[in-house]
This record gives sequence, C-alpha cells and structure tokens, in this order.
Amino acid sequence: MDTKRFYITTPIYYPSDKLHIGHTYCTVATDAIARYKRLRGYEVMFLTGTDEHGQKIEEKAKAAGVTPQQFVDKIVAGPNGILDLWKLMNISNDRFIRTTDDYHVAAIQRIFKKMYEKGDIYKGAYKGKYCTPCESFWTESQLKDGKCPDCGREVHDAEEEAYFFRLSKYAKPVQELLETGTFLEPASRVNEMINNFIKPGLEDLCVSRTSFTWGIPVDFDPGHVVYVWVDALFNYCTALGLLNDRYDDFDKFWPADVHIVGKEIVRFHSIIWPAMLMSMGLPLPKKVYGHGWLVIDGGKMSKSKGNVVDPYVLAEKFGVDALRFFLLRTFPFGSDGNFSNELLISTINTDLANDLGNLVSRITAMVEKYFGGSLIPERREEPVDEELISLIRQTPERYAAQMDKFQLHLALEETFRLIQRANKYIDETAPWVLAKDETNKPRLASVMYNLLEALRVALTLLTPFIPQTCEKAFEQIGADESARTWESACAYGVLPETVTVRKGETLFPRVDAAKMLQELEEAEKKARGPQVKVEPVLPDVTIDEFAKCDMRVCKVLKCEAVKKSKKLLRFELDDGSGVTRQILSGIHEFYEPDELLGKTVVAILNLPPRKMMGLESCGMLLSAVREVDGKEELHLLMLDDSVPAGSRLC
RNA sequence: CGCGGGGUAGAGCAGCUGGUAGCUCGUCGGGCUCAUAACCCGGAGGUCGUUGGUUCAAAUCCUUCCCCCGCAACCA
Repeated sequence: MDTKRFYITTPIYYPSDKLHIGHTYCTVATDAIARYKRLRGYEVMFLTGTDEHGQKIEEKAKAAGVTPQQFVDKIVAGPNGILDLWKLMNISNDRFIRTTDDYHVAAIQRIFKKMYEKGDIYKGAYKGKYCTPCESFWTESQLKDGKCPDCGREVHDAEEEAYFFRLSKYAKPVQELLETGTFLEPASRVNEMINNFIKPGLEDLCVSRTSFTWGIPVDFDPGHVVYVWVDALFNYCTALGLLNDRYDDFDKFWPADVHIVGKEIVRFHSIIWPAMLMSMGLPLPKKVYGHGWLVIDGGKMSKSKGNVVDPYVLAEKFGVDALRFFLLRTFPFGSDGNFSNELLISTINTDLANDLGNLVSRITAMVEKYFGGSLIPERREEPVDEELISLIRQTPERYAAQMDKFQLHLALEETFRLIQRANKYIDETAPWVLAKDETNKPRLASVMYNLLEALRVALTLLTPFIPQTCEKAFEQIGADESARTWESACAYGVLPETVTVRKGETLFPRVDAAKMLQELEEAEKKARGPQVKVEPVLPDVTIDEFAKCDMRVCKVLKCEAVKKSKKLLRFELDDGSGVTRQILSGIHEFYEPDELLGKTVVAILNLPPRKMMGLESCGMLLSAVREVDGKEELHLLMLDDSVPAGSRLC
C-alpha cells in the first residue's frame, strides 16, 4: 500500500515589512496540522514562502535606496527576518519558496505562455483611472472622493495594454465547486464569495502590468510583467516541480490537501486559483481553509494604529511553546480572535503552568519521593481508576476528530479535559495518605502509573503544538521514543511496569501578570522608537527683538577641552572679522574636540562676555537640543563648509 | 436596501439541525497539602441587543429596528 501523503501550505507572505503576530498565527497553525499528520504516519509536504514581486516592494526599495532584490533579501533572509522567525517559532516546513527563485520565475513564464496559447490569456486594454504624478492606476472603487487615494489629486481615464485571464469562462464550474462539497471552509465563507463576487458576474482578470518592472517578465512581450495572480498562486505547484526541474514531486503531492489562508485572501484561493488550475488542466486542491484574524480591542491590527504585535517580543518573554500554544488554544481557528497580553498571560498560567506543568511536577515529585524514582511492579487496582483510564482511552479519538476538522482549539480542549481529570484523580486517591502505610505501596504504584499514563497520552497529543516542551516532559516521565507514537497514545499500559521518572526543570513558570505587563509595555515603547519630548513654543517676540541677535557663521580654528571641566570645550573661532574669537561651550558630553576642528558652526556674537572656569566666553554656539527618554540630547549646529565665515543669519 | 460576521453572567467566549442557559478568568465559601500560593469541590451572578410572529415549547426558526466589526482587486 502506498504511504499516505499530505500536502499543506501557508500563504506566501508579502515581505514589504516585518511579519507580525497574525502571520505567525497562520504559520504556527499550519505547522501544528503538519506535525499532527506526521504523527499520524503521513508523509507530509509542508510549504511556506514569500511573494516578493510587485509595485509596493519596488517603491519601498526605491525609498530605501536599494534594489528590490536587496530589499526583499533583507526582510526574508536577513537577521530577524522571515526565515529567522520561522526558525525561532520551530516551524517544521519542508520547503520554502521565494517567488524570486530562478526555477519559479522560469516556470511561471512557461505557465503564462501555456495559458496564452490556450487562449485563456489574451491581450486587451486595462481601463482605469490614472494619476499621472503617482504613475498609478486606480479602480473607481479605490478612489477617495473621486481623487487619487495616495496623493489626493485629480485622476483621469486612461488605458494601458495588458493581458487578461478569461476568469468569466470559469464562473460556472467555480460556483459549482463552491456550492457542492467542502472545498471552501468554514462554510460561512462560501456565501460571501458567491454573493459578493460570483453572482455579480466574474470579470476577466488583469494578469500583467506595464506600470512597474519588479515582476516576472512576460518573455514573449517585453515591457509586460506577470501580475500577482499567476506569479503568486502557482507557487503551490512550482515548489513541487511543475514545469521546472528543481523539484520532482509534483505528481507525488499534487493536488494539495489543504491551503491554509487568511480570510482576506479566501477569494483568490477559492475563485481565481481553481479557475486558473482548470485552465491549465490540473487537478484542484482538496480544500481551502480560511482562518480568522487576530484583532486588538475588536479592531484590526495595523501599522497606522500602531497596535501591531511583534512575535519576537512575545516569544522572548514567554517562550516559543507558550506563544504557539496560546495562539492555537485560545481562538476558534475559523473566526476572529481578540488578542491581548492579559489573555496571553492568563492562558499560560491556567493551562500550561497550573494544569499541565504543575501536574508533571507533582507526579514526578511523588514518584521520586515515594518510590525513589522507579515504580515497583506490584499493583492494586480500584474502581475509582476506571473513570480516568476510560478517559485516557477515549481522548485520542476525540482529539483526532477535531484535528481532522482543523478545530485546533477544540482538540486542545479535549486534551486538557484529560489533564484536568488527572489532577482530580490525585485528589480522589490522595497518594500522600496512601504513602503513610507501607502496605499500600502496590496501590500507590497503581495510582502513579495511571497518572503517568494519562500524562504520556496527553503529551503525545500536545506534541504538534508544543514540541520542545513535550520532549522535555517525556524525558521526565520516562517515556522513550517508542512510547511517543500515535499508536501508543491509543493504547493503555505502554510505559514499563517499573518506569523511572526524573523530576526536571519547571516546564512553564507562572507569569507574574502585573510585572510582565509592565515589561511588555517597556519593550513596546522601545520597539516603537525613542520618545522625543518637544518643548512648547515660547511667547511671541517682535522681528525687531529678534533682529538684535547677531548670529554668524564661524569656522572652528582650534578646539580643546577645558581642564578640570567635564562639560566645557574652548573654541577659537574665525567669525569673519579677522580677529580670533574665544567661546566656551558645555558640549563635551556630546563631542570630542578633534571632531569639531575646521567645522562651520553658528554663534551668537553680541552676548555680553562671561567667565567660566576662569576663561572668558565671548558669545554662544547654537545647538539643537531636545529630551529623549528623559535624557538630554544635543547636536551642534553645523553648516556646509562652503558657507564663508562672517555670514549673518537673519 | 452593497456583502459578510457579531451583539449570551464583571471580562473573554461556547451553545444556534428548537425542549429546564454552559466554559475559562474574576469573585465568595469549603477541602487538601504531593505540587509551580498550585490542585479539588461548591455558591453567587444572565428577562441570551430590540420589536412582532411561528410553536405545547425559541438564545436556537421567521420578521422590525438599533449598535459594533470586517470586506469592497492583492495587509494572515
């Protein structure tokens, strides 16, 4: 019999910016499913990657003064980039595709040409509203008050030559696909697609652009680049080797078992994607699953609101497994979830520290205390054991039923029911009472064994979610590799009779909520950048009063530290008069004398001379000053060296 | 009438193929002391957004209105 195979994907993310907790959520969920399938014995292909072309990246790169390739390289492969993030989050993807990879580029050109030769891609004119200064096309609906949404200026009708995909041709089969079967889940998303997009009629889709160049060139028509649809969606196939020889398992893994996607791109995956596959004569993926979003205070996370949550900060503070667990335990996978630090902390404390971590801790402690670490083979069963044992037996099946529906939070709920039952069982059997009488040893051994078995099964089920912790905990309860399989999770009595435990480090320390919230706030403040305190504007002065200040450009002829002074520097300046002027300035904290030699600075000359540290200062150098995070910062005002000494400021 | 989702105990959510309203946190009280001040048991707290209807029976089906959120060509 063939090995059971499972192909699962995340979206390929757009690296125009650092990824946030929402991307992490999606990837972690996909990872848990992939790990679960491996546990179940499937040969899994888990793909993730990045969608690196497009106008936005071209613009961002330009603004940053680098090439688009350099720009995406940094975000994808640079320090704290996307690859690093997935490594940190312990993501077990088998492959990572970048749409700038050579094999993908070449394959997309072939796919585009194939669809063109078939007649499903044709050349036409893209009509829209054009903003000349922004060099951008907009649709009617994108306009803001009839004007360019970017710059607010007038737009005019324009058209450009472009290639179109005959999406309209596939409207009917796509509708049937959505209406019958379970292609798109959760089911609530189906109505949205049909009412919103299919019923009003599917228009042909613009699949090339000439307005920017950062994309895959249409090889038979210079000037055109392939637009996102064909480029990005087909990644799921090229990464397996479709029309390229980098990989060779397209036949093995295609069609995909499930594309996990965010709800905002459900449309592309449930309408455009199947249509394009139909055009190519390829089998359709078995399922598209649109998960919900993490929202904050009921509103969307966004840069402009400044409420974007950084996964690095959270992983560092709470640990990777705790973060993974929280994301998947707390929120129903299909719908939106309200993210908050308070909820994160309370989930960690309740489930991971109090229930799971503490259970491991109390059981291993008892086995060590009462048996010196290894159980005796003698047993004495009692009726009270029945309930626990029967739950141990039932849980894997219930868990699997939920996992197979991608109801990750419910699968975890089932698992924690077992963990809670085990905690209760300790109360029911009161091992510390049994331990007082030697003759109860066999009974005590039974109780401990049942508890260890409950833990073993629970840990196996948790492995896809918190792999690192489970490994540690398995060690502690004396479960070797063979006792960590799915098959053994479905059985009772797998651990050896005289199993040896070893109490280890605390798996999940309780989090001090008040302290942690404060730390997070500080970390966020730091991430947000320094807080600059700006002084209020002073009361008005008249132009005449201002004109009394004689501010002039000076050249630094000599600069040295004043002896015994921490702050003072002594300057000899050329103020244009021909006579050297001496000024003292308290800026030694910010500048060393050498670096100021020869600089062009500005000074007020007509202040009355003043003595400092026994030296006379004839004027004052001007600096830009402000308070950052409670500390004063200063920049000496310096001009271009081409400005001659003696020039007056007015 | 653009489309979709949602309004259920102090907070966050489940229930919604109709039949005495559940879960987690918090709160109050009790138990236990093996354990990460953890664990176990119990109590209090809800006219299930609003209007009308179907039914022996509605949070659950239909209807009126109100409020919140998202989407509306590419932010998971």
